[in-house]
Amino acid sequence: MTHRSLEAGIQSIAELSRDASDLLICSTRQKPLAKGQVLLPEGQVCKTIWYVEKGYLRTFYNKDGKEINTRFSFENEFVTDLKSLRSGAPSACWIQAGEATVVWEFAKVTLLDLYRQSAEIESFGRNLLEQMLVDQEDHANLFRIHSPTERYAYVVRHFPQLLQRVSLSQLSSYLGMARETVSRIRKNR
Amino acid sequence: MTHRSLEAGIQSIAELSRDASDLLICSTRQKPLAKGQVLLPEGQVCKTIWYVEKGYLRTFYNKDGKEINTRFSFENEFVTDLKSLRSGAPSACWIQAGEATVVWEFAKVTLLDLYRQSAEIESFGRNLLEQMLVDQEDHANLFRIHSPTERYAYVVRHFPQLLQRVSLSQLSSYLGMARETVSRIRKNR
DNA sequence: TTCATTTTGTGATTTTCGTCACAGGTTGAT
DNA sequence: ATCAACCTGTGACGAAAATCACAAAATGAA
Repeated sequence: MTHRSLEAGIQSIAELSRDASDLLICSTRQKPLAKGQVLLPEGQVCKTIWYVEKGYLRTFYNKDGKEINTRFSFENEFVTDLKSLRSGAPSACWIQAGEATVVWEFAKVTLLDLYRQSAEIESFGRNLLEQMLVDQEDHANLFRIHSPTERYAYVVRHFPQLLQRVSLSQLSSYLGMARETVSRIRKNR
Repeated sequence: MTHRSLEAGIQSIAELSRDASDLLICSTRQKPLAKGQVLLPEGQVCKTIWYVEKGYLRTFYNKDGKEINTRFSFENEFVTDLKSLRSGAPSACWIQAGEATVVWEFAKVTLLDLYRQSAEIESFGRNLLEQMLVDQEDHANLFRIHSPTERYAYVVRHFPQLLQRVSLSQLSSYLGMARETVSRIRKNR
């Protein structure tokens, strides 16, 4: 078990000194997940940020018994339920492994400590949030600006791996349309 | 011209010492805006974060000649185009005063300096981003989880001032539907 | 006040997409 | 290899919302 992937992931967010990088890395634990294993169930308070080393995590909401996927987090991405993490309120979403997956866990309490200890790590936290916010805005704008057909085209162009690794049924709710509609859009290309 | 509103706005994001608060406040300039005045045009690189003291700012995208509003930032809110601010790429959106408005400007370069000078201010930056991200996710989930009628009800319940201060036509694109649809939904309540 | 401009309401029609139903494929476990 | 469970494609149909057209109402400027 090495830290190479994690280290690279951290450095891609902010360039840290060896000391700061070590501090961060020593505060995590690696965790293997079986496909389908739940990291955060709805109703539970989120206390963790996860880094995906291998596999992917799926974030979804339950609306009238139907699952609505809002995020797929692949290798080298960080993910959490920030609303719950920040406020301590019960999570409104689920986070679950979509494949056999390996994650690194960052506990909120530990991170807050590190922020106080190290300006570099606080800066890392800020940079991570900036990137998450930009990603989030991009995905939100998909819905606000683009039609279903354009949304599908956007994924084909910018996130082709989504089509490889996620089933069409799961993709459909991520794109805000019915499974059948994705199937028909896909045909007409 | 006092700093009272700005100070309160800053403290609502993170509790800062008098020194840190003064550092931040001294780095800003107040700017009055006429209704319709543009702060950031599409294509320009965003170099500023704005705090709204009075009035509101409207963020919108131009899609095939039609304006699509993605945000209304009222009193005591911070706003920017983070994607452009962060990357230095030209902005894809416009930011414009929706009423006669007073804002405080934070220049990116100055902020980056302050982050290096003061861990407290870096922490303020991180907290501001956290709040922006939570707000952003909430609005994104509006589209992913709720139908047009539910989206309208959500605004009535959670952001009633939007209905008071923004025209129905402007609201409609914010809610992702046609003007006529908002009008009909409003009637049936 | 008056008049032009903008905003809103409403009906008729069309389009898009969701829902339902079912057949054919694929996958994975035993 | 076999079978069950799941996934995808496709047609028929209906519901929801967009578009178009225009009237009524509100707003703002001179």
